[in-house]
Amino acid sequence: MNVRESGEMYLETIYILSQSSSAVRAIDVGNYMGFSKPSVSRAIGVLKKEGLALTDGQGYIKLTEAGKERAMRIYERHTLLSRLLMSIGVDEKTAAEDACRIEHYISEKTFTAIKEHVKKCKEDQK
Amino acid sequence: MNVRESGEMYLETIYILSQSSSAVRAIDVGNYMGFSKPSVSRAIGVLKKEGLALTDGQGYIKLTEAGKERAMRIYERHTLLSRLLMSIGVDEKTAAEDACRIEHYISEKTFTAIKEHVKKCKEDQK
DNA sequence: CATTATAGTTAGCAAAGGCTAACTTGTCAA
DNA sequence: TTGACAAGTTAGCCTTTGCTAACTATAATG
Repeated sequence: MNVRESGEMYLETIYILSQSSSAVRAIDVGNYMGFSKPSVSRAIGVLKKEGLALTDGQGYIKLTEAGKERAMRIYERHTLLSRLLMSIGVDEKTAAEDACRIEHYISEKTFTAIKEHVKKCKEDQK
Repeated sequence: MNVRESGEMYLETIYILSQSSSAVRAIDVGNYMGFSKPSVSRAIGVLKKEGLALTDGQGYIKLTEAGKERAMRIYERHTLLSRLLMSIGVDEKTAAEDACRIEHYISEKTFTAIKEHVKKCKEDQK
């Protein structure tokens, strides 16, 4: 799997932008991430080579099934890490920022544990 | 500050090895981290240039005050992250592995929150 | 004293992932 | 129709950080 932190961030961004917009272009990804057009262009190329993304003739970017899975996986980590951090008192903005950096590095086991923990926290709130 | 994840890992390793051994050599660092001699040699060179480490004539490596501070900072993050993960049910080995990757990326705010949380956990156990 | 092993350094390669400069291409307005 | 802007691509640079190969220097051994 040749996609690591950087590639995962691109996947996640495409996924997030797809939620609010029907058509995602490279330029949107670049603007969102604060990266230059060539950086995005190459990154998308890698995602395509890895079978994680596609572009139609009009330059609109779509995730493949594999790409979407991977993106959702990261995004779920992001969400849960944010909640975990907030549950111990970190403010929302900081939690999101830190989650964004950490999300690429947690193991499946830790992820599962966090999921359980967050679920429990929610139940306690009821 | 030109020292990032990689440099921090070297600092932390030197710090850890210093705890159990009076004299730390590049080769020890390499063996511990599983890296080649040239990689260590260059990394130590960078740490020296950054004023974080020194070598005496005999090739023994010492951290400067700044280096020690930075190393302890990382090490503390490592310890606390491990504890946080264990407190939500992650096994010790996985917690240590994940902490090792995450420790470079958490903000001061999150660190403080984790510190508070872990302290509270300890008190609850009494 | 010569050989060998150990430690460190130097040179240079490779991959990842950012960048700028400059080109292409397509659309739209004067 | 042409000129300009916006989007994408290509070429190529830079840094980080791993690596191997090969050198040096020192220490231990026969």
